[in-house]
Order: sequence, then C-alpha cells, then structure tokens
Amino acid sequence: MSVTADYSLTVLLRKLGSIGPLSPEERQAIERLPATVRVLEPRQEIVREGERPSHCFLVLDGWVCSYKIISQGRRQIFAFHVPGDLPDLQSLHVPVLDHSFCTLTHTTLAFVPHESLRELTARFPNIAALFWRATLIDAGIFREWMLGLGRRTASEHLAHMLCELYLKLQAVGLAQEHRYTFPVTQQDLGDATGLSNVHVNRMLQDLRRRG
Amino acid sequence: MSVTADYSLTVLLRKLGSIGPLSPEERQAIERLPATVRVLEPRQEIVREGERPSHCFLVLDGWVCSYKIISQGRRQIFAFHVPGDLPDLQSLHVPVLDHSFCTLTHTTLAFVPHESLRELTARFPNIAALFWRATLIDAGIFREWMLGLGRRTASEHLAHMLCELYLKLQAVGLAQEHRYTFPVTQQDLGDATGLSNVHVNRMLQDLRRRG
DNA sequence: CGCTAATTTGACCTGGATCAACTACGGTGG
DNA sequence: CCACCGTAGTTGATCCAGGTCAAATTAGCG
Repeated sequence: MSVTADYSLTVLLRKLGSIGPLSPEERQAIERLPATVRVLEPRQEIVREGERPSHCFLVLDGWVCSYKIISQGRRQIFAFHVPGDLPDLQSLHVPVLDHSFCTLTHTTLAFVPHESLRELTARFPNIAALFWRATLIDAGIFREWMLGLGRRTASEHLAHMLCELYLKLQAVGLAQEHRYTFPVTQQDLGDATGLSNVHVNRMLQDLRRRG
Repeated sequence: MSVTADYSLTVLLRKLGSIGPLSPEERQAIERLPATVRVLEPRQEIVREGERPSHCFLVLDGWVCSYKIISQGRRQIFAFHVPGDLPDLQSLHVPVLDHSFCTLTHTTLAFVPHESLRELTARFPNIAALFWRATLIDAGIFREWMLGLGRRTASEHLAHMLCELYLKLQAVGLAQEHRYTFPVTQQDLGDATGLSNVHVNRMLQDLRRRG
C-alpha cells in the first residue's frame, strides 16, 4: 500500500452528475473534499466486516467488490464497485460494517473522513439527496441480483450481470460501443452469481458461441 | 377493498423507536400524519412495477411482500413486510417503482401522501435519519438473503430466514418466547428462498425433526 | 525459460426441480 | 349435518442443472 498526494475527485462528479444535476458551488465543494489516496494491489482487503471505519473510500481507479464469507470458504459477492463509487457510504449512518471490501485489480482509492462528508451533506442537501438516490439505485441492483440468484438460469444470470456492468461503466465513461474491459476472475464471477468457477466457464463459452 | 377512518399509526412509532430515539414532538408529528386506511384481502396487489405512486403505504396489520415476476411465471420475493414497515418509502426519491407489492394475508394499510412525508422529514431531520437507517438495515437484510440464495444450502437458508423474521417481529412486539405466527404459504416461502414448494416442504420437515 | 495463477476439459455425482397423485381442512351451499 | 370444493400441505418417482474433482492447457510475468 502506498500513499500519494496527487489525485482528483472528478470521477465522483461524473458519477453524481449521472444521477442528477450539480451546481457549480456543489462541484467545487466536492472537489475540495480532503482525501488520502492509497494505491492497493489486487486481492487486498480494504475494510473488514465488524470494523468501525472513520473514513469512507471512493474508488478512483480499478475494481473493488463487497462480499461476505461463511463456513467452508463459501463466499458471496454482493456488488462490484468501479471508479466513482463510494462503496461504504453507509458506514456514515451504520457504524459497524456487516460485510467486507477487497480489491479485484490494482486500485487507487481516496479515503475521505466521515466528518467532512457529514459537513458536505449538511451544507448541500442536494448532494445528500443524490447520495440517497445512489443507494436506492444500488438497492435496485441488489434486487436484480436476487432475481438472478434465485430464479434465473445460470446463463440468463451471467448475461444479465454483464449487461448491467456495461451500463454502470458507461455512466462514468468507461465503456463505449458495447465493449469494456472486464478484469474479473471467473472464480469471482462465480462468487457473485452463486455458481462454481467451472460452470461459469462453460456458460461464458456458451454465451460467446451464441454472440 | 374497504376504507375506514379509524386507525392508529403507533405501530410506526414502535418500529422507529426500535431504530433510534424519538422526541415527544416527533412522536406527535408522526401520529398526526394524514392517512387513508384500506383493508385488503390476501393475495391482492397493492402497487405494481412501473407505477408512480403519490402515496407511501404503512403496514398496520397483516403481512405484505415485495416481488418481481419474470418469464414463465417465475417469481422472486425480495422481502416480507410486517406491521410498522413502510415498504415503498423509496418511491419518495425514485419516482417509478421497479418492483411490485402484494398482500399475503388479510391486511390493513395506511396510505400517507408523499407530500406529508416530505414535510415531516424536512421539519424533523432526525426522523429522516431514522428512515435512512431503516433502509440501510433493509439493505443488510438483502445481503443476507443474497448469501442464502447464492451460497447456503436449502435448509440453512430456510432456518436463517425463519430466525430473521423472528427478530423482525420481536422488534415490533409481535413475537415472544421464540414463537410467532407465520401466515405464509410454503409456495411463497419457496419464492423467497429460490426453492420449489415441494423442497421447502421437505426441508421444513427436516428442520422440525431436528428441532 | 520457468513459475504461478487462471482457464479449459472431461468424468461423474447430487441437491433440488418437476410431475403427479393423494391427504387434510375450512368454507359453503343444500 | 353432510356432500362438495378449493386451497394448502405431503409423499413418491424420476430427472437434470449445476457441483465436484482432477488433470491438462494456456497466459502472464519476472
């Protein structure tokens, strides 16, 4: 883990801008948020279930996922987080984390003190509303994942997830022309879809065959 | 569907009180919320995916669930809602619903205009914070369901869900001494756990056998 | 070029689905 | 009071999507 002072929070502006309009003052306040930047290797833990973080982290570059592990190493991934996301925003309101976060790729994160975020949202209710809407959008994605986990076939589920990620990346300008780089292991994809890595592999081949 | 003027929102006080403290003024403001009460039969739709509701509904009595249906009648239930819950609170911030709600039992609902709720939360930021925390708690439950859908065995999943419902009912005083009435069909339980009604039946027998 | 992690392939197995019958039970109407 | 019905709950037989295990083949990468 290394620390650097050179960073830019514009990717957050882009994300919030895709949810609703921001005034110039609001943009400025966001850009001036104090942050500590850290660069992490792939597969490193960021915060663990049970901790009480004092900062939220913003993904500047790379991919992160949230997950939980139960007995016998069974793991369920709940979400993939891409640049612009604030994966543990909820720690502002629920002090102890009920799940963990780790990196999937080389990743750059900006850690912002809870206190600064609280000031920001108190001063700009509109930003608070955008954060709130962002979590409601995430809840909608959760529901879609549940539908896939419970009631879709393996290939439907995978196809749906790939499309969803395309849309998510497109919103922050990281995907165009129906293409994007997908730096996730088939094992991880399995942990997200509730499938085994072997079956993920076979279903992906099947989807490729069908276009 | 019948309409009556005789109702009490105290069950909401109880629910919010189990999340955080409420001042006397706040309690009063909640009790004075204008509401239209309706009594519904079991298995009736309340609001459907795609609608733009102008009211939120509060469960006063009975059980409600949120769900989505995909091709070939496959249905996934996302949550069970019991008295004190405001299942579609999110419609305050995301105008069009992405899933549906229906009753499971004879149910009494109070419909509260969005406008009144917006006034309430604007006037009492503490109430807004409690609502916000309530949705974060729900998100935590969503994650637990995903874990069950994706990575737990059928019996683990069922057992977990039954325990969770016990705790939820206990919070509003509807369960004591490790007992509660569970008015849900095995078919519905299957749609919540991603299992078939037949397998739910067998797993319940198995759990009963083991205590 | 060698090492490690990821993907792919094949053989075989199993948890849970499906289908179909049968039972229990609370109405409801005669 | 009983015959009839519709809705859940049970049970049994059979099937298959997806899991498990293990080995083989790439893909990176220092």
